[in-house]
Amino acid sequence: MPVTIRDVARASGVHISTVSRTFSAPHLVNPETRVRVLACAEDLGYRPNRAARALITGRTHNIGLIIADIANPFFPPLIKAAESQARHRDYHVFVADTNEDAAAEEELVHALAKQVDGVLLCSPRMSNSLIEQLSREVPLVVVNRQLAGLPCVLMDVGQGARSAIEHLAGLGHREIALLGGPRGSWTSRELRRAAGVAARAAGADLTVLGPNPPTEHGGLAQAEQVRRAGVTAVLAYNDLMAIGLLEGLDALGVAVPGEVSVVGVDDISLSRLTRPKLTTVATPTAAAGRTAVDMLLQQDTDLPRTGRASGAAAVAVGVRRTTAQVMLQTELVIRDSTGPGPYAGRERSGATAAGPGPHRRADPGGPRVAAGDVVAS
Amino acid sequence: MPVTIRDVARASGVHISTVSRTFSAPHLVNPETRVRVLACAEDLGYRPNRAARALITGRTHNIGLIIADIANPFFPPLIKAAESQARHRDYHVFVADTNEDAAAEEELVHALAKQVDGVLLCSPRMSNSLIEQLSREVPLVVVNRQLAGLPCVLMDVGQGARSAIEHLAGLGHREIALLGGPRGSWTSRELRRAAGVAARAAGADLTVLGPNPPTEHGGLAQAEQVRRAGVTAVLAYNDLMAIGLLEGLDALGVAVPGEVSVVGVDDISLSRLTRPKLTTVATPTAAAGRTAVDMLLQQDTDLPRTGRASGAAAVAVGVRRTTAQVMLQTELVIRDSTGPGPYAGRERSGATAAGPGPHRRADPGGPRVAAGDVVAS
DNA sequence: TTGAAAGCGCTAACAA
DNA sequence: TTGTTAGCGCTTTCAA
Repeated sequence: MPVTIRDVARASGVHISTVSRTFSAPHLVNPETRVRVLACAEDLGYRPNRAARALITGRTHNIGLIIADIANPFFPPLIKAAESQARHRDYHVFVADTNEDAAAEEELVHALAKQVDGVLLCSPRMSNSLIEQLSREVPLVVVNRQLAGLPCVLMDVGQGARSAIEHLAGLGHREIALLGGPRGSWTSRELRRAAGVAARAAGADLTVLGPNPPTEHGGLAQAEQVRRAGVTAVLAYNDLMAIGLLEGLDALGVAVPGEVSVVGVDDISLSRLTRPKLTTVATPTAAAGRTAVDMLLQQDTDLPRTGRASGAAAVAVGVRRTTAQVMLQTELVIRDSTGPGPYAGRERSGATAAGPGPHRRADPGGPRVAAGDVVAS
Repeated sequence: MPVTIRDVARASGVHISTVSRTFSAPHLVNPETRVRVLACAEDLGYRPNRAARALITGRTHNIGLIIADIANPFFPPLIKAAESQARHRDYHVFVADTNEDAAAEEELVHALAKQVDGVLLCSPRMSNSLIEQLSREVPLVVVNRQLAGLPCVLMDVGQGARSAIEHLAGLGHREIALLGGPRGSWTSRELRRAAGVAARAAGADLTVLGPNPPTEHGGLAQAEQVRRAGVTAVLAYNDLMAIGLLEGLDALGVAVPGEVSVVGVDDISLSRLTRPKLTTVATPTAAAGRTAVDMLLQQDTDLPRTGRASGAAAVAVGVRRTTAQVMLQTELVIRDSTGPGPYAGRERSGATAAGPGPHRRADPGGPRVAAGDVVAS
């Protein structure tokens, strides 16, 4: 029933190889023949079978997207952008969810390897060494994790943490808590590192609470701890956790930002809808998805694959992989969940709230562009 | 570089067809040979190439998931459940986003047809006739749309609308608005129909506002209209729109539920986080994803495909397709966005707020099971 | 510019 | 129980 290249050949009175050329190397075919073949193909509704094509060319024109948790609102915009970008380049996208499980990640890379030209690993929980090993099986681009020798798309959460801490210190907070993310998260480590440095510079104390699951519940569960820690401000691993904390503090009768200020990370769309609206470090999720796909396909273009006509020669030359690492800017978006702390108005060292840095008073709904900087290649 | 069936055959000293059987018909192979082959395969890290296999068997072991808008929080739980269910059955999932565009839907079905064993069409915007036509190209299961002769997974939003209207009428509301969804949405029509009937039965007036885009902005934009319409209660097409309306009313200084009560549909996780918390008709999104995948794969099992060994005979017999339509229950979850209306406490006809029907006082976080009823086959 | 032929990795008749 | 063979739909040498 499905129409094959042979049907088109028969209908247009040429050999199948001519039909093949019409689609994959049109310039090698007589214009008149070409239009005739194209017309027949159109008529019959012919579409080349990509899988059959892949068998020879070694390119599937598919990519894989491995996601820690599709239901986490951080990811859908990334998935959407990646899928859109891929499709513009005539690639289809497999999406798989790992439930934050490292073993599932590994299995999925294996399972998809033969069906795709590359895989996007988003916020992986695997060890670096395992990721490196898997990258020998199939081209990989990693999002939210830095690995030497592998193409990575990173968001500058370090800068974000710095801005957040400076913002809080500028408001007069000296006792600040950091709600850590899940174990194995690069973002969480980075946040912790940068927040620690910034707190020291601002003369504030930083208490680290965690690790925590990167969910609303993770934040909710820490509300009690936050109160007991006696801090007046909290930077959470992500918005979901910050929102959970908002809930938890509300249940405990702790006023935000009256008694405690809260800052999230990500700027998921939800964060404009809570009461109070959440101050947060916006991460350019969609840009990350687009960029990661571009890097993967770029690599795919550079890197000849196992097709009959490729391989050996290029490998002998010593395939030069593109291993650029891109760091995308983040930006502090100040809303209503942060307010004056106990030291508000007093003199202190360090940057002031109005000082330099990528701050921004929340503007209701305007577009935001994130610039990408190559930090290594 | 990638290891093929031939490498395994060589390593284990058998013919490739024996290796093939070891994987696709193990009972036809001598147990000793089998373990040897399996050991070699394991050693070499062999995985059968599914695309090559599909060329012969006619089954790709892939399915397609076509989604109106991945970033709409209604869909991620559905995607997650569908992907998980598919993977349990050893299927991989292509995900594609159409941006609510009917033409993109059609193109995507064509594009994916050859690479998948079936497609899940989620909340399609295409016409019925086009969907029917496409279903001749590739097996389809449709979610949130009823089509004679096609397997469908529906959520009983009609019942949900009824419950919502009865709830509002029971609270003493007589002037109710319905915020309609996008054009071409089965759910929107169904909601409107059922809400109309229920309102009449309860002696209430129903004003329909719309169509609207199924987004927060769609609701926000209608806030002014809602106020002018002089209604005291609103049922919105979905939670996103309801939340937008909440925002809009807040900006206008209209108290919820003091002056206007608001009910959403879907129970996305966000709806527990707004202030006030949203009363809403919970739809079993994850169950819908799972069920739809099951129906698709069931159909795939019944329906022989274009492999060499299949086709003709079965087609001649007149392939009996599974066209069951499943209707999943919805449930009204009462939270804080609905309250007494101007006629509260007065006598009236119709069901009371405490009357029968699938109501539920919000219980904080307990699991909910949705039962599926076959309404046709 | 086109056709002939080989073969990508695999499965499924058929024979032994 | 295993090997032989043909061929799924397609691309790509090679020759004409």
